[in-house]
Amino acid sequence: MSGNQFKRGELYSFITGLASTAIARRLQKNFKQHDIDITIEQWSVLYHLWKQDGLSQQELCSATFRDKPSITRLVDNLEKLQLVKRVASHTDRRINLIYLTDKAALLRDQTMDMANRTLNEALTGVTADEIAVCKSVLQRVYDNLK
Amino acid sequence: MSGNQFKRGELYSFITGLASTAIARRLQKNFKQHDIDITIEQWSVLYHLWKQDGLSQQELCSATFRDKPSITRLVDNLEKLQLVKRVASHTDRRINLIYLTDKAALLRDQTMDMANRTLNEALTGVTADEIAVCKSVLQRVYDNLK
DNA sequence: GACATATAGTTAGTTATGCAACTAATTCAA
DNA sequence: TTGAATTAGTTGCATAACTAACTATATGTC
Repeated sequence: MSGNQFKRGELYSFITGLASTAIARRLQKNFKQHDIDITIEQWSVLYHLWKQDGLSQQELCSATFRDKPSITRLVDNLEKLQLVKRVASHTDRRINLIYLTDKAALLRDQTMDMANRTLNEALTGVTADEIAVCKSVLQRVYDNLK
Repeated sequence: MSGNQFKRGELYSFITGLASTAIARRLQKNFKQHDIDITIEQWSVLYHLWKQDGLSQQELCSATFRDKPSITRLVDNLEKLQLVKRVASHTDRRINLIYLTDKAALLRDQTMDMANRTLNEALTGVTADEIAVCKSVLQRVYDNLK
């Protein structure tokens, strides 16, 4: 028998992912307290565009582990907030490339600092080794279900 | 400096909790394939009632890390599906005690097996020690943000 | 070139989430 | 014992999730 046969009492927290939702909720609160009116989900899209601008919606799907309709509407709402713009690709007109606006650039440093502080607060007392184990496990879980 | 200063590239997966959502999504699919028409969120409420029947809505909030309106509506929908019943407490009439129906009892073994199989599939190649580390980290993160 | 297939994105419908404001029942204190 | 504060639960509103069905563009094969 493999060593990871699950005990019932331990099952739930793995399925609902309390830690990540707790961190996300805290970060959302910090945003609100600083009068930053975007949702965590919107922020997660911006986060990937800050790493690389001009991604297609499909690439945002893969990056954020969301499905296509979710990205469609997140981009809709980010466009309403004038934080991104859809630009049709010249080489393939099916594709929308998503570009950040100047307004989005302003948000970056503010929210990145906040996210890092929130994360460090959440991870107080957790060692680098433990984080490495968690990351590795997350990745393998994801691959197992791919 | 504490050892867990976060590198930007690692930040995102912690905040969005991809592993748990991936597992939840897979379990939801398995439910659907077996013509079990409940959502993961509804199942997570049943899960706690299977451990202990007759919890109040407030106790379900704590157990599932959800807020009160979420539980109100999950219980609404579970009641429509005739899987639970609200019973006003005799000692404190503000309190609704939530009781499982016979129909819910039928679901238990089916879905528990499915959940355990899904979890074991997701955790293939992950050792018991690694799971223990993840659990411990999850718990500390939650406590840090309490 | 024409038709089948695949890919990018949108729309519709149901469920869930978070917040804020609300009602009703209970408790506590003057 | 009355009136303030607390607690349990509900309702309304905006956003987001998944599925399925849809349009439009591109690709590939005969």
